[in-house]
Amino acid sequence: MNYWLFKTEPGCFSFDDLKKRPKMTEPWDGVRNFQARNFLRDTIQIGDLVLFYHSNIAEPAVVGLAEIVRTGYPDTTALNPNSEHFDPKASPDKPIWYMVDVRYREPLVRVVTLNAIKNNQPLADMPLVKRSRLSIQPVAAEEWQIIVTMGGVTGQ
DNA sequence: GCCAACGTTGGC
DNA sequence: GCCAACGTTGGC
Repeated sequence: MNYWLFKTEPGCFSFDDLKKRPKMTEPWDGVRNFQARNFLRDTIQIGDLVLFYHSNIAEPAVVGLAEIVRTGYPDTTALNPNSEHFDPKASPDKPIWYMVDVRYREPLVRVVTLNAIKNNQPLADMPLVKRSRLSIQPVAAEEWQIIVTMGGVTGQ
């Protein structure tokens, strides 16, 4: 079982939006970065747990927990000319881009801000701190434990 | 809204 | 296959 951090701009898709889904499951689409794609296509497994992170706002933060309910499959938005994520190089034979399905789990009691993460020495090596642009990142088990504890939940 | 970091593209 | 130009992300 692995842990991940997924970034999203809340103006585009927020943790509350995930909560509102009827079946509480949602395709995580639109990722257009090869390193993140490789995680989606090859590594992420059903049951893996996700830190849901809000970026590009005044106070970026981890706000809740989600879980993986379907492993990587072709991202249909890349094949749809009407989608803002359309990629003319993608085809059903060579989809290029992949997505996974996620399900809402629980909100943090207290959000864990990027600032708080930066100020916590054991978290200093997280890609979030070192390579902030990667939108799908692995999280070490120790890092997961520290962050959910800071957030006031068990993460179980 | 600015700009640094960095990933991608394309000419050579 | 190098690398300059360009586009995007995301913190501030």
